[in-house]
Parts: sequence; structure tokens; C-alpha cells
Amino acid sequence: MGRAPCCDKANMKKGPWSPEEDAKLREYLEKHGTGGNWIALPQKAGLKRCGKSCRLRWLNYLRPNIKHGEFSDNEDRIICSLYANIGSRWSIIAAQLPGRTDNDIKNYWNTKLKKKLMGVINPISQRKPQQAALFSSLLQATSLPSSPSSLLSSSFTCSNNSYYSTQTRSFTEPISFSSGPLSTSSFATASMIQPRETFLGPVQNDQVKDNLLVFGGDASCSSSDGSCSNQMSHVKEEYDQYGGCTNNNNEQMGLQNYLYNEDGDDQKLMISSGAAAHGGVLSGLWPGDNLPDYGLEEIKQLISTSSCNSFLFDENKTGEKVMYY
DNA sequence: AAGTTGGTCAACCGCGGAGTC
DNA sequence: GGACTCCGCGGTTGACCAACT
Repeated sequence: MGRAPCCDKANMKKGPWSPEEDAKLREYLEKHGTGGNWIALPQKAGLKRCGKSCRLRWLNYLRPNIKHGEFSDNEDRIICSLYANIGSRWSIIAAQLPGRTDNDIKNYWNTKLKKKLMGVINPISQRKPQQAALFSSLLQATSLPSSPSSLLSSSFTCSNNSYYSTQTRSFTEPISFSSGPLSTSSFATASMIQPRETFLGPVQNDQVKDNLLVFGGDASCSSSDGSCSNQMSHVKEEYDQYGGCTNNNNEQMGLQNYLYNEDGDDQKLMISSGAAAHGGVLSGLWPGDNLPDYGLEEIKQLISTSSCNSFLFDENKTGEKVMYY
């Protein structure tokens, strides 16, 4: 037996919403709320629209406090980081960006951010394998520049060359980039996130140092392809538990509490990462040559393989520090 | 100036999960 | 436990616009 249609499509208007329809929907929702039933709502509101369409219009456009327009560098970083960790879980990502909708973020990723990232990754892919591995490892430890040239001009530093394992709760030996080919598996092992305790869970005391916030975690992923999506199957659950709560002001509190510091826009982040970027490592390696196109999966895989926690900083812009563990 | 191409973004589609009966 | 309904999500489409040829 097939699924019943959510509404009578024959009598439903489709396409762009008119200002009148917007006004009707807004007025109704402000007066009555959804009433817990989107399907019945359009009829009550006097709209010849599908309930799902109403819901989408409200959530993506009419809802109060919706933020439109340019994404900040900060938002870029959060999106990249979360995408690297959890993939295209746009609703979860959106929950960490107040005022942004999942649709907005999805569009932004598909049209702009992905290309931005590919601009970084593509040059890597034509390196010799050894260099490519190095580049992909570096990616997760560097800022997402507005252009490859800005990446080149960036000075990448990290607080040290150690990575911190939340599994062992101790600092381990630094990773050296000058010692030959990099083992991606070691990075993955060192850097996979641990949602409950670190990624979405409460920040541990030892994770907050010098105004740095932490997320990232221990070795829960050892897949050879570096993909960590499976390991994130509990993200929603964890999110519900830790992130989907509200504070006293009934404001949603979520992962942003661990992504933003008190200054909000000037936060510093500590992320799980297996690789460390040295200042100047990239210098002279940027090829600027033509490279094969990368698909979404490759992007994700490249990020994930090297770290499962790539996070891209632009040191010049924000002066952020990166710590690895 | 006209046609083509590419980018953007609002909206649609269909699926899976959760809740209810 | 199964059928059914609704919600929410992610992928995709298509209209619109600007840049390019």
C-alpha cells in the first residue's frame, strides 16, 4: 500500500509565494501557532498550499530571527568543521548557526563553500601521492581561505605540534611533517570524535584552556577509507541529549555553546585533529595547476581520511590557535 | 543586441522515523 | 505488531538573474 499523499495536489498552488500568502501564513501562525498539524493548517489559514509547503515557507523564510545574506568566516568554519564530522546533516549544522536554516546552509555549501574548499583540495590532488597525502592532512589543520592565494599568504601556526587524545587524556608525541609519508590511519585513529564526551557533550575542564573551546575526541573510527559518517550515527541522539535543550530563556542551547565563546563571533576553537600544520609548510607547494574535479564524497573523504575533524582556520583573519589532539 | 552559460536560491519531492490507533 | 498519519530531513529541480560570448 502506497503512502497517502500529504495533500490534494490537484487543488494546491505551487511555486513562489506571493506577499499576500506570506502575510496570511504569518498572521495565522502568529495568532494560532501550528496547532501541531501542518497538514490542516493551510485550510485553516485560508491558503491553497500544501502543509509541507507552508511549513517550509515558515521555517526558511517567514520565521522570526531568520538571518539572510552573507555567511561570516566564522560560520564558514563551523560549517566546514561540522560537515567534515557529520556530513550533510544540515539540520544539525543549522542548529549550531543561529538564524540560519538548513536549506540556507545546504545551498551555501553546494554553491559556494564546496567550491571554496575544492579550490583548496584540487591543487592537492595532482601532487605526487606523498605530497597529496601531506596536503590532505594539512587541510584539516588550516584555515579555509577565501582563495588559494590567501591560503598561501597565511601563516599557519599551532600552539604546539602535539595532538591531544581525549582517549588517553594526555598529550602524545608530536607529529612530524618532515618525516616522510603520512599515515592517514594514524590520523584517523588519533582524531575521531567522541560525540558524547567531546563533540556534543559537556566541555571538560581540561578541554578549556586559554579561552580555547574543544571538541573532538578519541578513536572511534578506524575505517580504512577514513569515513566517519557511520560513527556519527548517534549524533542526533547525542544532540538531543546535550544540544537540544533550552536554557532559562527558552533559547535553544546546543553545540554552539561549545563552538562559541562568550564573545560569540571571536571564538577560539580547539578541534580534534591528527595533523598539525607548520607555519610555512604550504609555502612553495601551492601548485596553481589544473586538477581533476573532486566530488562531494572525495572532499569529505579527503577531510575525513586525514582527520575526520578537519577544521580550517585563517590565522591572519582571526589569530586563532589550533591545538591538536 | 541576442543568445548562451553559469550561479543562486526558493521550493518541491520522496523517503524514513516517530507517534498513534 | 501492523497500518496509518504526520513531521522532518536531505536531495533535487527550476526560475531567475548576471556575466559572458
